[in-house]
Amino acid sequence: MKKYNDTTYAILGILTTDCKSGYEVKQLIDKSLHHFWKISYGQIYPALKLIVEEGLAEVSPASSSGRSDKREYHLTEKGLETLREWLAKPLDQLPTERNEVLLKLFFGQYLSIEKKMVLLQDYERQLRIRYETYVSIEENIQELYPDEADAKYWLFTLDYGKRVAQAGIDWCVETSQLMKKEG
Amino acid sequence: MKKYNDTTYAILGILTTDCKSGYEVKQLIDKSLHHFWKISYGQIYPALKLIVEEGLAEVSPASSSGRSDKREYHLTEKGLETLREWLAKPLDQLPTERNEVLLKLFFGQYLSIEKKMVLLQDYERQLRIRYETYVSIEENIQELYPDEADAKYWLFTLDYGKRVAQAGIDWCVETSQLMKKEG
DNA sequence: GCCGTCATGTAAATAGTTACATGATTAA
DNA sequence: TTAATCATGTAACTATTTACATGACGGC
Repeated sequence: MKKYNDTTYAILGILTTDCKSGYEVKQLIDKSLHHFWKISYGQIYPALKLIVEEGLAEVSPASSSGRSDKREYHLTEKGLETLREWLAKPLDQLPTERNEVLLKLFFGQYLSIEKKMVLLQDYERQLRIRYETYVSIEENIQELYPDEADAKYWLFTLDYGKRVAQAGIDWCVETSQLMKKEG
Repeated sequence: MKKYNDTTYAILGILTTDCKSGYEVKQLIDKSLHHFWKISYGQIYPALKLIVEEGLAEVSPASSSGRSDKREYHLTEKGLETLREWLAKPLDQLPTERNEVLLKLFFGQYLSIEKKMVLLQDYERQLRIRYETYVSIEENIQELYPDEADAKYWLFTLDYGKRVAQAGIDWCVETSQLMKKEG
């Protein structure tokens, strides 16, 4: 079967939820997947065009109640099958996460101890904000969708995000202490 | 001061070490930065060209002892200053790590429990391999460069990689158990 | 009438990967 | 002499971001 890129599969997946338009796809990704996926309109609209061309979804003008220019995309059988096939395919290799902070620290020799501390403190602060964001999203999901079949999986991904963020925070704290001691 | 992309700064940083040619830059990144940075020759050679055009490095034909076609790049004062400025600049926002496994799990509803388990087990296995790789690199660095000023910072970044990998492994184990229990 | 949000889309620029072409040097 | 590794580079492709253009709808 034909292969598409992960961005296309992500959109295919979102179309299984209540989000049916390009705009709503973007909203959901920004709100609920932002800790491990992001997307721009420059990707979404061309991808939706391809999805229709390939017969993976059909577009219907907005339902009577909505606005006139909204386009709703509904997965076809072929679209759902394509999604399932991709889901079942094991990933071939772990991606490399590009981390600017680690890249800078790698060359830490060329930076004063004070500036290195600022770098780490700043990173820690941002990780803590991220952690709290995940906690909020978690609470929202538990409140808003206590029974939804999807909710369970959304919470699993948030748990991952929290654990990785916490590991980063711990590293910041301990690395700062080590650097302070050693000078 | 003029801005370059992170790939260019990464190369500038590598040129402060013993690695002075495009080939060696690639080697070092593959060997020692692979857990948080990667690069291809298609980026390296054009970037080196730019670096010379901008006066950040000067190229000298290989030293007498080497091969005739090897080009060695040496940072200029301006190059080192440019590197330092970038190092001192705090990152504006955390990047989003794209994670294909989480993306698939997010749509876990459309996948059988068995296939979800395979997905997690496979991810766990790869994270364990990654963890062991980091331990090996760590041992190598401690053996080969016990005194080098850079080594300390290289070990910090490896510690980060290990912690994040371990957090991922723990998540895989616990999420698998939860899924098994709940069906 | 105006502002904020909803909504779709494109063009240009930037970033990164992959595949290829070429040739030198070294060790078995 | 031949295979592996060292070494440089480009072209085409794919992916992603950013900036822009356009307009509908709802509430004040």
